Amino acid sequence: LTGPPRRLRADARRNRARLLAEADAAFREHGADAALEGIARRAGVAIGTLYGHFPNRHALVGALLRDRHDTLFAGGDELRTAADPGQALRTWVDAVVEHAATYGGLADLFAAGAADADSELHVDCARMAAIGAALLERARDAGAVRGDVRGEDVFVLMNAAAWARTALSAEQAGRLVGITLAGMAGPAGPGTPRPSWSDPG
Amino acid sequence: LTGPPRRLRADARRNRARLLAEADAAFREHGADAALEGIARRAGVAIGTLYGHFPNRHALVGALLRDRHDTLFAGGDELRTAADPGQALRTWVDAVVEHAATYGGLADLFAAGAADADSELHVDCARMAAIGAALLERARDAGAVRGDVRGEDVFVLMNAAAWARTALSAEQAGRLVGITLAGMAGPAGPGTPRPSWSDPG
DNA sequence: ACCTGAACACCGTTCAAGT
DNA sequence: ACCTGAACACCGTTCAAGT
Repeated sequence: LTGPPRRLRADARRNRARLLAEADAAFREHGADAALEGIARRAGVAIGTLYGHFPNRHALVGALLRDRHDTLFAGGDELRTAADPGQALRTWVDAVVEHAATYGGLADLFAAGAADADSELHVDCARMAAIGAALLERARDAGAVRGDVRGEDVFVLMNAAAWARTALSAEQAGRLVGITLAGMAGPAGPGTPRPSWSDPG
Repeated sequence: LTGPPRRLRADARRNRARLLAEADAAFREHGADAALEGIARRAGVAIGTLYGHFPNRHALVGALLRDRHDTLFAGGDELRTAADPGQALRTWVDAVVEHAATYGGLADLFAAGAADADSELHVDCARMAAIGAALLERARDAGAVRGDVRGEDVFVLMNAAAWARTALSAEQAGRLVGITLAGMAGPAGPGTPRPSWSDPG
């Protein structure tokens, strides 16, 4: 459903492979918002050929991540039987953040993909969130996480840390993950009173 | 240094005000990456006039935020003498996140401004970080925060939560802040072993 | 001293015409 | 069945010419 058509003409098959290779290189160098025009040019095809294979950026990124996501999700499923549920959750979040660092700006695409059911990245985002929720539940049952922590909290943390990793630095993102997971384990912090001098909207 | 020139010709003064008003409206509606061309058009001036007043997007955003930042930072300074240092830190982080929600995409501009010393937003980012660091130190002295939490951690949290607020949702960003601040208060969480199936880079 | 708007470079996307 | 590339709309940025 999401992979390449079963049988392609020889030239189409070759063009598709070249486009993916050039897109991967461009996304690694310039982030996931690299110019599609340049990708097509470097792949030696016209821009229309790129659109013929991938109707939009999400589809192109999705095709590139498919294999990586397969192994990522397989690893996530294995973690569901790990000895230490708390550590398993930590390992999962770290792996997703590390994965998201493949291309700069992936956090924005994941956020968009999670919100838009028609996005080619939507199923990937849903799976990412589901694995996080499952590992969270297990950690909660083991007493390694507070009862009021929701599955969405893990998804938000993964995405926010992924954003921080490219926007700020890898080390800082890792510290955010560590501190936040510690917060999921311990007691709740201070409340949220509105300051008189803040004027949103 | 950063404000408008002392005396402007009458028409220039009027154009500047119109540009700021239209930019504010556009940034609120379409985010901080709204098209500058459309802003100039709606302000009734040529695009060159916009560039004459503001050499780039950072300068325009910076001029719009100047007043807000003055009150934001004044409030932050007041918090340094608040009764409950832990609550003061929480109030500060919430205020910054709420402030960053003024325009979508401000987190990216803040991250860029913090990294680039030549950015018109750099001093604002530095001040934001400094206040956070000061409030953190005070909270630490009061025993409300662990000793190994750094000032940068607060800055990363503010920015990451600001990103999550526009990219995902306000409530989810608020929960991230609450959980992470709880993590700064309690003991450290689980460590960070690399999974065998993750392959970054 | 300030404004105008054409000019240039760049990008996303579509689609009629080719092979 | 697939590819081409011109075409259109759009945007950021500069700068010579105006007032």
